Amino acid sequence: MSTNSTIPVTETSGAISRQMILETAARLFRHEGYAATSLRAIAAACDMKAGSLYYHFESKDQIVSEVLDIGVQRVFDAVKLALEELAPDAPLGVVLHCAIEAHLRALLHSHDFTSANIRILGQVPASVRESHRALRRAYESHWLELLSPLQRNGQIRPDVDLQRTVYFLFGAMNWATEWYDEKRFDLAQVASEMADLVVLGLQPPLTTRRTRA
Amino acid sequence: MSTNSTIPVTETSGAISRQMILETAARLFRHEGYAATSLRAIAAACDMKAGSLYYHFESKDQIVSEVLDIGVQRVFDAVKLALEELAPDAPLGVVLHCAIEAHLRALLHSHDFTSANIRILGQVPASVRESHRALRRAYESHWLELLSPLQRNGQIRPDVDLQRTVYFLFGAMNWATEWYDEKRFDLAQVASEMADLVVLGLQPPLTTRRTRA
DNA sequence: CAATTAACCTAACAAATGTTAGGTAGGTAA
DNA sequence: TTACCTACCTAACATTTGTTAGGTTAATTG
Repeated sequence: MSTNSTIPVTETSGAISRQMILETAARLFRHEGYAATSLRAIAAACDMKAGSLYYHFESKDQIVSEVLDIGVQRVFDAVKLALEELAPDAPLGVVLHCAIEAHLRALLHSHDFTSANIRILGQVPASVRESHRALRRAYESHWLELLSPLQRNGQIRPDVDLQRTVYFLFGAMNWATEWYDEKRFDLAQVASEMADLVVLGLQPPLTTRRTRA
Repeated sequence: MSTNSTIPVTETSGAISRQMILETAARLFRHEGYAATSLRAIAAACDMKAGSLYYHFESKDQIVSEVLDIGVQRVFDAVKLALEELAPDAPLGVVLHCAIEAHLRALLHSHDFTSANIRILGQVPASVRESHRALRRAYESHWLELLSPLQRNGQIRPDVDLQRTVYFLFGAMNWATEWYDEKRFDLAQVASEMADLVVLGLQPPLTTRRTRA
């Protein structure tokens, strides 16, 4: 075991390398996809050779597995943090806008782990996907527990199925990786629009609608 | 060239094989992903050998390219067909419900091409993706042209950005490939809920809302 | 009949892949 | 010094991959 007489003030070089490998892998997975990213490519981007990766990881599966988990965890943490700064009785619109913006920001800005997660989720082996599901479920539950009191509160129509609503929201948010462009859009505004759509709907307020022609 | 003295009453055996290859490829792409589906696997599922595929196609890229196009085209046709049966002055809720259900049905039920499209879109080579973008753009435009008159009509709030709204909708619908299960859900009901969410929003109608605590 | 063609198969190619066994430079500890 | 351990490298392995060149069979055509 490690000697405990001296305190390691800095992280060991091994831990730094390990972290660099994960970050590099996430970046390549994000831009090239899972299968198109070889261990040799990851190693080369770290100024290493392919075989050396096996000093830090057991397999490619383990690398991609950790990358996936980190990706969800970052979004999870970002959303939790953003919601903590809210008043406990904040209204529906504010809560949703806050959560949506936090999710989108973590997903789209400067984090390869989060983008890679969405990108390669459908490409990884089934076993990896399986072991990753628990964390996704937990994140999903967090959103459910976020909306549930608001429905009991009367701020959400009682006939709305929250489970399905969360699925819809995840889809709308995660799909942004397909079209969002930092230069063309403003993230805060996109988040606002999405929250408005979900809270208010498309139809104009307080109008009598014709039910038929 | 072909002899034009006799009329081929039945499709040539080659065209049938070609179609079978495409359908088999779509099914495998859908369930295994793009890179994990080898030409040998496609050929074997057609009772053929890998080399024989090159009698019908130039490359794997061409196969996946056709599969992608067919996928979008099927959804496109299904939505167009469903909308044609609607009254020209149908209200927003009806129009959206109709289009959403058609899209979801084509996407989720019994069509490997459509599911495969969403599944492998992020996995194919950039060149294939590029040549596939035109068709996706056309489908996207069709939705825009569907909603645009409804906004001029006053049935959609004037401050809503339709381009973004279509992106949100596509995300919510296409993400269903990740969670929808024929045995657990009813497609018509899912479509209803999604349309209601987008049209009505989450908040209850005609209530005075507190803006702060 | 002979000739041709469509629709496959066989067998191999070069390249790339994840993975492993064994070696090695440099620092650390006794 | 010697011994040891961390963090790599080298070199190969067995597979798998997309792809191609050339052969084969059966049907069709003149």
